[in-house]
Amino acid sequence: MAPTRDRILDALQDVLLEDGPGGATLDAVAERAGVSKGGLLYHFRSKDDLFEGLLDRLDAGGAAADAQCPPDPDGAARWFLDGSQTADGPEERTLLAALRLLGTYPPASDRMARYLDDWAAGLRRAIGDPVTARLVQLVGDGLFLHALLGSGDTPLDARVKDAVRTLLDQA
Amino acid sequence: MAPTRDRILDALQDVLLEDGPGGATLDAVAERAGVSKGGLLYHFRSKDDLFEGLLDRLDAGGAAADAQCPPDPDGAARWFLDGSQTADGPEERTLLAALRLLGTYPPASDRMARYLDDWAAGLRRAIGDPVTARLVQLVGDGLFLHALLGSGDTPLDARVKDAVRTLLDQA
DNA sequence: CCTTGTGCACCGTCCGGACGGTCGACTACT
DNA sequence: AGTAGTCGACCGTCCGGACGGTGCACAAGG
Repeated sequence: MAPTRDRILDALQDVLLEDGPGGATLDAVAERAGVSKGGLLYHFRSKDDLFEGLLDRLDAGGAAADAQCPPDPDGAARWFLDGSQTADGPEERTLLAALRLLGTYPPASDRMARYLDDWAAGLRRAIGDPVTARLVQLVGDGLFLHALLGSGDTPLDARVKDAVRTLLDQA
Repeated sequence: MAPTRDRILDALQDVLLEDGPGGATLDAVAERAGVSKGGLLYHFRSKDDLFEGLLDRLDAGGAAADAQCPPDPDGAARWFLDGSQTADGPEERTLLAALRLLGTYPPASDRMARYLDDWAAGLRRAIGDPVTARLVQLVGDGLFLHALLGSGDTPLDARVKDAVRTLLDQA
């Protein structure tokens, strides 16, 4: 079995994704993690401390993502654009959960902004022109926003991604 | 004095923006609006009903925004891209407040997605090629996401906007 | 002209329940 | 024996919502 601390963070993510920040009570998280409330509060001294733990996990994911970015422009763009929409895998799950903290836990905004910037670091490295790199990032972030609101991948978006990548050849 | 119902919705926005969804209690909203809790519940039968009222106000703003979109491609793009970042004015205030409902009040996701789509309707009308129109929309939504997280307008983003608009001439 | 009635807008209090957090006791490993 | 980890009962607080009541506007009837 995974360490208790990780199980609690997993449980927090689950609850955040299913019930939103309102449902993320200490009781709910503890029950989900198979731990009593006292046990939870042993690992995280307060609710804010628990949120901080989730944001720390996010930072780790951002750094790991950056390391995976292909070094060539086209590969980097493809990697970034596709990654902006997927909601599968443990890291994306952490991200989506952290998003739910935005209005609730004030420090979340800054941490999220830094996370988006970490993701785009590889893009800036692979693409010479900073304006083009930023454009690719913004398109990706736009896709991400739509994915956030629940709209899945559309055929039109696939064509947009192709269009963006042909743009890279001209730059 | 503005109608009580509107004053209550204004108060809800204020509280949502200042304290997040957690602070948006019936008591807090009522006090802010200069109304007793009973008075508030006379106009909105439940907390969910109150949230619904805010989302309705958002829809009205979306329809109004669409009507203001210039008919020519360059004007439309400029209008959309600049509008994605501003956080001033009563309509943007409503939008930012509604965003705070995302994880808290489940129906908010769908309503927000529809709102984004309403905004882009004018873009699709003004720009012939649907792929290009969608690209402009995604860049705008990306800018919007960053504005949401608190990062202001950067010089780099201004150059990206110029680049997007020169793209329109080629299409 | 006045009074009786009707309904809308609003008020203030109360209550059941849930929430965050504390505490002392228990267990298992070292 | 000591310590890290876990438990579950408990406390004070706050929230959403229900409820009974108040006052005003306005219209009908005498």
